[in-house]
Amino acid sequence: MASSVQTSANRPMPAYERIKVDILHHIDGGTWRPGDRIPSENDLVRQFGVSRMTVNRALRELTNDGRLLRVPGTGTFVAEPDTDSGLLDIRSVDDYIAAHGGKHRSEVMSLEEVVADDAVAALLDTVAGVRLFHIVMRHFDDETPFQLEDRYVNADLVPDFLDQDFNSGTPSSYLTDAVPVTEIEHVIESVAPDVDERKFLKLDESDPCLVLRRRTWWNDDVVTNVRFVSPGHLFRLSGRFKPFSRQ
Amino acid sequence: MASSVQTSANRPMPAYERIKVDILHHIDGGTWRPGDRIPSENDLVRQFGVSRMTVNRALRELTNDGRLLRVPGTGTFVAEPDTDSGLLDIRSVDDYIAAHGGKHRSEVMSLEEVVADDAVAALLDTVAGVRLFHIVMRHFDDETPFQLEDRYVNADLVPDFLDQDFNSGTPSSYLTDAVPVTEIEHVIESVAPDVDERKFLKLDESDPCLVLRRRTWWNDDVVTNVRFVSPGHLFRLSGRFKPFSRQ
DNA sequence: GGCGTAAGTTTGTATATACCTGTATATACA
DNA sequence: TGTATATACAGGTATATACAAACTTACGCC
Repeated sequence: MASSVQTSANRPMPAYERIKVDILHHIDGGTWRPGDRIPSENDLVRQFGVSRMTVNRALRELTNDGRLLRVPGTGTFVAEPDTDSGLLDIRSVDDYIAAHGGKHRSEVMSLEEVVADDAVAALLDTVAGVRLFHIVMRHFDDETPFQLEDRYVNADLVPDFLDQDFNSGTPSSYLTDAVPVTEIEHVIESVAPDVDERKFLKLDESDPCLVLRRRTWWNDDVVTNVRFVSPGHLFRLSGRFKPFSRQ
Repeated sequence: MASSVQTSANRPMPAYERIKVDILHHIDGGTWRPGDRIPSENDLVRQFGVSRMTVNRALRELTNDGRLLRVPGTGTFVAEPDTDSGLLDIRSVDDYIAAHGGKHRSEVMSLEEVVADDAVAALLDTVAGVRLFHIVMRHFDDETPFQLEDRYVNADLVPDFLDQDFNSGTPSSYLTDAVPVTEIEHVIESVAPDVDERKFLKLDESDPCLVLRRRTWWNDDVVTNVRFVSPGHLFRLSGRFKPFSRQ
């Protein structure tokens, strides 16, 4: 269906659209990696049998979308994935702590392969019985407990997850590099910590926590579901953006 | 400087860019309001003395940015401001409550003109002594206190603010229509409610609250600074989006 | 008046062409 | 060996042209 020339409305897909989806398939499929140089406009003109202006439009629009990087005189390259999407500045914990002048350290509390029960399967939009990886860890700012991370990972999509050393790099940054992401969901809540959370974060019952749950998809499959719990007095989310003209 | 033909890099501004900024000046300056029909491609061809493809590119890019709406055979129109920017679904309280099947009601607790002291002036990025409007109100879901709203408004930019009936429509929706917005800032926190907040929201000391602070700008001036406080068990923020291809 | 058709307008797409600037590379020269 | 020059190639912009599709309007006919 991807290579179809018909849109869903059963109208012929414009040539520049065909070229765009073809290029995106190369990028999302992994045959063209970030930093790779892709064929020149004239190459694509010959390959697709269209005029250069049509190829130019496809490449220009993908560049505006942040998928490609063009350098006059040199070529067109696959852009690095865009980490912060601008509206809310949700970064990796270590970046957050570093940006506030702290020193990040992490501690893996458990890391294992599990079989999904109904509750966990629901989080991952899948069915019970699926193989998953489960990690629970703590992030510290210096010696202060800063964030609890409870994460499930789709074992089929990220088979090497168990082999990583998450005391140095965070799961977030590993997953960012290891799996392409097509969709992201965030849920932000304010909750009172439960008994375990109070213990691990050294909190009182009346200390509120900010909870950020994130799910990421690769096409129709959930890659990971993670729940971050941070003391409310240490962590907050902020973002500043222009409602139009995303640049 | 706006009508200059030179970019900051001292290179001539492309014709299609010149047309884009000209159109944006009309929109942001208010001479073309949302819903208005703007001149056709051929009108702009005559007006700017360029080819139709150049005008077409300018209009197409503004359409992709969400600033214009084009209807084949009919014309090009100024798009309505985009309320939800996609990454986090931050809507008006009444919409939120309605979306969750509740019934919104609000109660203005105070509404007055004030003169900014240093603390308030800092919130609005201005100086002490400036005239502001200050509203404090409660939003209910049926009879349950749902959100406290504490808002300052730039009196020069929104002179009619005091005359509105905020027991029917919310300040958010009034401001959305009354003032164009060029920039938005959000800060999200989890806090324990203070004495007043506990009283007005009918909470215990250990009930966490989600606080959303929003500031909006019109060019270099802060239009409004608002702090929303909601019980954590009633209110949460969520959003789902595609990291690339904003469509 | 009501209806259908034709003409005109408006946007959408595609092409061929032209000229510009910037980059890389091969070549000639000192 | 290092430097200058010529050349080819890359993308960036602009134009004139063409046809298609969606819509509006005017007009003629019944």
